[in-house]
Amino acid sequence: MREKLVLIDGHSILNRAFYGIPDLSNAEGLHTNAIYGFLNIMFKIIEEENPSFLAVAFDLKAPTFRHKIYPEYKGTRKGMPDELREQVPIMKEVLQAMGILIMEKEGLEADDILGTFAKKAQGQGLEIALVSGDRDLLQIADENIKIRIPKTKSGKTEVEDYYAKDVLETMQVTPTQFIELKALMGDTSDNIPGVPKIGPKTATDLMVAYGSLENIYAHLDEISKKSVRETLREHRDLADLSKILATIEINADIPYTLEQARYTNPFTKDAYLLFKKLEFKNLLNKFEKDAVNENNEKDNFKLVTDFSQVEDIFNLAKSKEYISFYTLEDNNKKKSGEKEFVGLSLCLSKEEVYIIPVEGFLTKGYLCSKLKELAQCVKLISFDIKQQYSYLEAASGRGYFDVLIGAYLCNPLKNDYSIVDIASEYLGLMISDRNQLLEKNSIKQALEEKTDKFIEYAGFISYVSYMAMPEIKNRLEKEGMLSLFEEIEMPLSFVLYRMEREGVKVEKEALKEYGDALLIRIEKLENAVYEQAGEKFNLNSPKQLGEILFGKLQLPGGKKTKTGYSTAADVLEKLAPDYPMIADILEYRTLAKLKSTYADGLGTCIEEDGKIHTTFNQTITATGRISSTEPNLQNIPMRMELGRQIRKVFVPKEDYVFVDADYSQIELRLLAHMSEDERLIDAYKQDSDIHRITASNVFHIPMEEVTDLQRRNAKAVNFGIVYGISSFGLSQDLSISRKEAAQYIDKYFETYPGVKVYLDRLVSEGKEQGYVTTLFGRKRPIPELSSSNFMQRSFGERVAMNSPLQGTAADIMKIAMIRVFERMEKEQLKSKMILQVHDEILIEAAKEEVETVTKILEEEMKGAAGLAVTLEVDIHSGTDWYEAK
DNA sequence: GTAATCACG
DNA sequence: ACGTACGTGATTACT
Repeated sequence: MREKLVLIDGHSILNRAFYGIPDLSNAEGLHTNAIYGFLNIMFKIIEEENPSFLAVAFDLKAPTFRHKIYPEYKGTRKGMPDELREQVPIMKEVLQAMGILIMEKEGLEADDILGTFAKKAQGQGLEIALVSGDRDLLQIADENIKIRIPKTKSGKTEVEDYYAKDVLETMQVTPTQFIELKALMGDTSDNIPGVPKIGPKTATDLMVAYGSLENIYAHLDEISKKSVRETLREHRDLADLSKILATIEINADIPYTLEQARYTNPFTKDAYLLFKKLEFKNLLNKFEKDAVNENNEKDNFKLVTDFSQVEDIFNLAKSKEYISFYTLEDNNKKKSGEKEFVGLSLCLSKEEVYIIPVEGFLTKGYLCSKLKELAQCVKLISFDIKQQYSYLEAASGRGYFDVLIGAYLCNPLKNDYSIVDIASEYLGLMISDRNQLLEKNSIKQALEEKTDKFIEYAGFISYVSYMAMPEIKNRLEKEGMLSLFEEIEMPLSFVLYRMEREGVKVEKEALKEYGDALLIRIEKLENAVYEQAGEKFNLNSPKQLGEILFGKLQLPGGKKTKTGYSTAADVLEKLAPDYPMIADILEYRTLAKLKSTYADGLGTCIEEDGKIHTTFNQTITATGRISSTEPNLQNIPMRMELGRQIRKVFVPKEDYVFVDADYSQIELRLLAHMSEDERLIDAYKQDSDIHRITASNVFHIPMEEVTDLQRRNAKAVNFGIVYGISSFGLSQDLSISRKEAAQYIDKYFETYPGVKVYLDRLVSEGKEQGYVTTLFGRKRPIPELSSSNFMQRSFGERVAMNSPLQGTAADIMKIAMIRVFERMEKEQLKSKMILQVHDEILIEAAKEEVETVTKILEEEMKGAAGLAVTLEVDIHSGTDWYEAK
C-alpha cells in the first residue's frame, strides 16, 4: 500500500465551513464556526485516508505573479467578513498546536503550493488527496491525485472525489484541458475574463471538439456559429491571458519537504487547551486522556491516614505563608440534600499535596479544628469557599482567597469556572474532571476505595487553587481589581453564606391554599378557552396555541418567531379587547405561571426547618450582580396584585418582623454622578420625583403642570437611558412611533447634555479598550463592540452604556450589605440579613431591634458610596414580605 | 439541550 | 438596510 499525503486548501475549506456552519462563538465572543467546520472536515478526511503526511496551504495577502500580468485578478472578490477574518489566525494557531504543517509563500496562491507539492509527491510514489472547496484544483487531478470537494448538506458533510478519469466523466475534459476550458469560459469568482460571450456550454463543446485551445484556433474557420467564431478571433489575447491566470503552478519554488508534512498525533496538549478555549466540547473526546496528559503533578499527591503524619502536615502548614485547602463532601444523601464531610485536600507547596480522609482518629471535628487553627496563622486559598465556611467556623471572608471568585472577576462572561477550567486557563494544565475520574461513584465510595483516580481528583482541587492563586492575584492587581476582590467580593461571600444558611420562613399551608385557589380558576379558564377554540389542545404549548389562534381562527397579527407564530403577552394584549378568548388565555397564563413557578415551585423548596434556603450565586452575571437559584427568590411577584399576594407567605420567625430597605432609583442617581451632568445632579438635589422633574425640564413646563402622561413618558425615557437608549426600544415600550421616540430622546439629551457626552464616551472607550468599568473597578469585556454585525455591535453599545450603571449599583449594594452585616455582628444583634434583591435588602429583625436595624440600614446603605447626589433609601417594616415592601 | 414565555430589578 | 431595550432564573414543550 502506498503512503498517503493529504493536502488541504486552507482558505477555501475555512470559507466553506464558515458559510456551511451556523454562527458559533465562545464565551469570549470569538467566532468559531469556520474553525469548527474546518476541523470536522479535516478529521473526516483523516479518518478516511489515514495519511502519513498532511499539510495545509494558505493564500497570503501579497499580490501574486497573476496580479502583475492582470491587476484585476480576483478583483471582484469582496473582503471576507470580520467574523471569518478573525478566525484565520486562530485556525493557524490550532493547526500549529496539532503539529500540522502550514504552507504559505509570498507571491504564490495556495493552489500553486498545493499543485507543486502534489505533483512532487506523486513523483515520489505517493497517493495524494487534495482537499478544496472549489473546482479550481481539478486540473491537478491525476491517476494518483484525487481532488476531494466536501459539500455540507443539511449538517452532513459529503465529499465528491475526482481522479483524472472522474474529471473527464463529469466535465467531459481531461484535467489539462480543464485549464483551457476555464480560459475560454472565464471565472467570475477569480475575475478571470475568459472569452466574451463564451459560457460553460460553448466552451465545453469547443474543447470536446478540438481538444485544445491551440487546436481551436487552428481550426477557427470550421466553427459554424458566426458569433462564436468572431469573438474567439477578436479575443485571442484574452484567451491566452486567461489561460495563464487559470494555470496552477506545478513547478513553483517552495521551501517545504515531505518530511515536514509528516502526520503525527494531532491531539496534543496545546491543541487540547485551544479546543477548550474555543469550546469545541464534542471534539475534546478525541483526545485520549493519556496521550495528552503528560502532567506528573499528581505523582506528588499523597493520601495520608496516619494520625501523627497528619499532625506533622498541619504543623508544617503553619510555617507557610499561604496554603490551599478544599473540604471533600459527599452529597449522596439524595433526599435530605445534606452533605457529609468526608475529608480534606491540602496543598502546602507545589510538591506537597495531601488528601486526608475522615477515618479513625481523624474525625471531622479534629480536621475542622485543625483547619480553624490554620486560618489563624496562614493565608488560606480555596475554590468556592462559600461552600466551606461552615467547616472553618469563620467569622468573615476577609483574608481568604477564593480562586473561583477571582477567576470570575478576571472574566465575568464565562460560564465555566470549574477547577478544570481554571487549571487550563491559568496554569495551562490539563486535568480530568470529576466525572471522568470518579465515574458514577460517590465521593464517599471513591474515598473508601482510595483509588489513584480519587487521589488525582481530590489533589488537583487544592493543587490548582494553590498554583492559580498568584496568577489570578497578579491579574487582579494588574487590572486594578484587587481591592474589589479583597474588600468587596471576599467579605461578601461570607455574608451570602450566612444569608443562605439563615433562610427565610415560608407558611407552607398558606402557600398551598393559594395554589389551590389558583387551580380552581385555572381549570375554568382552560375549559373556556377550549370551548371558544372549538377543540382541546395543550394550552401550555405556544406552538399549538399559535396554530389555533393564527392558523385555525385566522386572528390578525400572526407570524413573528423563526419557529412560527408568537403568542407572547405583548402580541396577545393587542388582541385582547376584541376577543374574549384572548383575555382568558392571558389570565390563564398569569395564573398558570403563579401556580407552577411560585405556588408549587416554592412549595417543594421548603425544607424541614420550614424555611427556604436559596443559593446566592456570586459568579454568574456579566455586570456584577448576584443571582439567586433553587429557588430564585429575586423574582417573586410584585408588580401585579394577585402575584404580590404570594409575598404574604414569606414571614419572619416568632418575635421577629421584617425590615425591608431599598435604594430609590440607584442607577439613575449613579447616572447623575457618573455623567457629572449638572442639571441632572441639580434635579436630584431639588426633589425626589425625578421623573416629574425630567418631564418638566424636557417639556419646558412647571413641575405642577406635568401631566400623568408626560411623567410616564419621562419615566420611560429615564429607564431607556439606563438600558442603553435606542429609539426603537423606547417606541416599543411606549407604543409610539420611532420618530416620536427619537424626539423624546433628543429632547432628553438637550436637557441633560452631560448625559449624552457621558454615554458617548462609554461607547468610544468601550470600543478602544474592549471593556467598560464600574466606579469600583469591576470590568465587563464587550467583544460585541468590535463586531461587523450591526445588530451585535448595537447590542455592544447598549451594554457599554448599561453595564457601568448596573455594575456600580451592584458594587454599592455589595458594600452596603457587608457594612450592614458587619455592623449587626459587631453590635451583636439577633437580627439577620436574609435576602437581597438587587436594590433591596430584607432583614429578619428581632422586634426590639427594629429601630436599631432601621438606623443601621439607613446609615450604611446611604453611606456605602459618596456621590454627587445622595443615595435615598426607602425602609418599611411588616409582619410579612408583602407588608414590609 | 434549546426555544418560548414570563416573573423580578 | 440591518432589527432591540439591560441583567437574571424557572417552567414547559419539544427535538
